[in-house]
Amino acid sequence: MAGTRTSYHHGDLREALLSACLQLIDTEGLAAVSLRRVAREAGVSPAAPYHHFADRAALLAALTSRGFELLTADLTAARADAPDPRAALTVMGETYLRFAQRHPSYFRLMFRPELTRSDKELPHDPIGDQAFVVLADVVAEGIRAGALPAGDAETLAMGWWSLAHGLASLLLDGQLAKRATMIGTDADTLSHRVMTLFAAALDAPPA
Amino acid sequence: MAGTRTSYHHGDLREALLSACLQLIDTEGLAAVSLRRVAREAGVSPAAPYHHFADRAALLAALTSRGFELLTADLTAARADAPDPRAALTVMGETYLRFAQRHPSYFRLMFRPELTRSDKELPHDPIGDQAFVVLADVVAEGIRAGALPAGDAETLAMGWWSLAHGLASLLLDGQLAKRATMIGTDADTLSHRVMTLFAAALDAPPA
DNA sequence: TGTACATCAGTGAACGCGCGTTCACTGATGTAC
DNA sequence: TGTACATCAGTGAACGCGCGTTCACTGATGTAC
Repeated sequence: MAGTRTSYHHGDLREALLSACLQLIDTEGLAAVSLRRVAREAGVSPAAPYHHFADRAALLAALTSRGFELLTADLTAARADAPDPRAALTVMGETYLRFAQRHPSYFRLMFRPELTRSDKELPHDPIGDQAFVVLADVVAEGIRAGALPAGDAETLAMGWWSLAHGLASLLLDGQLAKRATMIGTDADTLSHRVMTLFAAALDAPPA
Repeated sequence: MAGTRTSYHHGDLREALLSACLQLIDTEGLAAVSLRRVAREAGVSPAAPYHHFADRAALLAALTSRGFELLTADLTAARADAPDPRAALTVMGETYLRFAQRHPSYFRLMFRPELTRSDKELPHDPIGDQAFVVLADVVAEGIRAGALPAGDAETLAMGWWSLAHGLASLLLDGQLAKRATMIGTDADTLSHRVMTLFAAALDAPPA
């Protein structure tokens, strides 16, 4: 990143800053993210970012929003590809995990609201809700079709989200890999097994 | 905390530092934790902590270990109180959530290994495993007793951990309360419903 | 097409700050005799 | 019981550092006529 620019104006510094920030989180962790450092990575002076972001928190907030957009898009696509609501549940779970795995920097950011809060920004936008809505719709549809146990759709949706979120969190913390290694398999296989097992249990609800 | 000491020697500075650190996480978040700040809260000079901890990471590592011990103790007690493995699963889930709720500082710390790593410390101790072992034992017992679906006990245990961990994480992020409010209930009720629903599903496994 | 000017998006130096850690030190405590 | 001494657990000043943010500035770009 640094040093590749020749002209005085950058061209698309805002974008460059966002991507430098993401890469920094990936390689050195959230703790390494400072506005100065991000600017340095983007090959720009420490004051330059202030033409694009009110402050440090605003940059992180922008990334958070984008992360939720990406996740929502992934989930929507996964849902569209699944033949029925039952299958959609599993596929969306795998999608959630894949998102965490491919974009750990986004994932870590998205669920740490304290990093994103700024005195200069409005309270948080509701963009994160859209991802949940996709899931809740599938569940409601599945219940209507009789493919999922009747009852509170919100509860089932929240549970499925929690399961996927727990797996994703433990995956990023290395706990999933640790467990998997102990039983002679890998994290991907183990998480797949977990979701299959739980989905099967939900498929055959008690009377 | 600050200014209450009269004698030159503190008495139990190590303990005081640990508890000041916990309180600081609770009130101002992990980002506010610095060795200097913790020392200040404990009413002691910036260099004093170095007689008790090799560095900042060592202090956090000590808290992490203690957190896992507390959690393991809670889970063990919950298990002992439950009449059978089936009930134990639910109760242990609730215990996990309650732990996150009562000790958010511990919880946040325990699952952020990067904060704990130090150049001056040995690689991480396996104390975190004990909590999982308690859970895995219950699951294995349940399967043996026919109260849980036969199959891979590790998979079921990992799934149940993920569910509880996801709920706990989303609880601390405020997402659980947000969802609960939208459907006119509260986070506690919603999480209870989720665990009951999933436990019921697992109780009546498909043939 | 050329020119004057406004605006945009950078620079680089500077501010005050809190940080982790080290150091030489000293007051308090415990122990051997 | 008293004393000499070693050890322990603090102090406080100092180091070098990177941080967020502000400021006056300037080079580049776009627009009106």
